[in-house]
Amino acid sequence: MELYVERGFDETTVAAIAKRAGLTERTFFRHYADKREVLFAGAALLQQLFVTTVTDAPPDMPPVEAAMTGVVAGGVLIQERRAFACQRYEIIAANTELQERELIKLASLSAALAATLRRRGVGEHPADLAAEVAIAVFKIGFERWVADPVHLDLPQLMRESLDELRVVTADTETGRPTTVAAS
Amino acid sequence: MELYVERGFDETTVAAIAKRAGLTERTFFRHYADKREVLFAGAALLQQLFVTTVTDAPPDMPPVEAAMTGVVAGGVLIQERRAFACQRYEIIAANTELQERELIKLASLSAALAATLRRRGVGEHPADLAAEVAIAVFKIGFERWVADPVHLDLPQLMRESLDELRVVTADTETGRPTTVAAS
DNA sequence: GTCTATAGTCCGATAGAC
DNA sequence: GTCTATCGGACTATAGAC
Repeated sequence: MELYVERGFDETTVAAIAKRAGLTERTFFRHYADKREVLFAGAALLQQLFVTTVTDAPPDMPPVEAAMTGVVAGGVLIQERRAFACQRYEIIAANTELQERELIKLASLSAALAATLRRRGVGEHPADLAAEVAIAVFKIGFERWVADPVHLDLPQLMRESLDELRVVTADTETGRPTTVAAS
Repeated sequence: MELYVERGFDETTVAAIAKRAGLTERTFFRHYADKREVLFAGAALLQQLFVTTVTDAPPDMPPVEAAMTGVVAGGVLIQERRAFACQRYEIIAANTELQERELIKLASLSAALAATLRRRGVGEHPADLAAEVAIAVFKIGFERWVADPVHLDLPQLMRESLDELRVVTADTETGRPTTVAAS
């Protein structure tokens, strides 16, 4: 990360990374599948946190709420490492390849979330949709948190984003709220 | 695409593509930034369709509805090319790098959708959220359409997915529907 | 740890379209 | 005369095979 900040991602060769770490190029690739992966080493931990948190949520909690407990727990974790999270975000924001990797990691988190919901007895389609909504809220909440100079509360920003999403989504042509009557 | 189907994406070299097209490697890279981009040449057209459709939607239509007109129009276009769409989907599904590119194209579509909504007078946050919801529905609807052997109607699957998303999202702990009272 | 294939860039040159 | 498409070759870094 030091080198990525100093010179930028593209201008940093794996040889340079290996040299600074006191290793050989080959050893780098033994630890990380590719040059981008270094920045996503924490993703597995985050996914684990999502899964255990959602698994432990009250059994009668509705899908989206349950999924939210997971991403909010993730928000707490990230908030504790604000400096790291922001620096990492800036590196990624400056490079398209890194954004691609970030997006597929989020998709992977979404899939893990959906699988966890299904294990709670949620149907396949609602599970997919709830996971998708939760990840969207996670992403948008995070972006607002990073962008805001007045260090706001990340978990709270995520919950607010969900509330706003509910309003926008429920807002149909006639203006009436969505009913929950359908199965 | 012929070569990607025949040998798979990884096993296809740019040299082989260029040879079959009767060109040189160098010329290939002049048309496409990288090897993956060949499969995403239609993305610009789709984005254009999204934008014009949403722009032309009735001015008083709520954000999510307006965004939906765009993705539904996209669905109609894709449905007309089912054979191509399915073949392309299979190639992408078999390769992680291609999935990464697919995801960033979807993110780009989402951003274009949000920008179009903002031009309609929608606030920044609702625009982002509505675009995110619409793209999620686009993606999930498409996945269901491809997976289903009984050729269903893609635009209809997208609308159904939105309906389901509304139900799942509105389904709070107490079971009461979301109100639209909040600003 | 060594060796190698291949993606992708940079330089420059050429030739047809309008 | 400018614009755009082609090509050639040399070059570097990533990443995989062994």
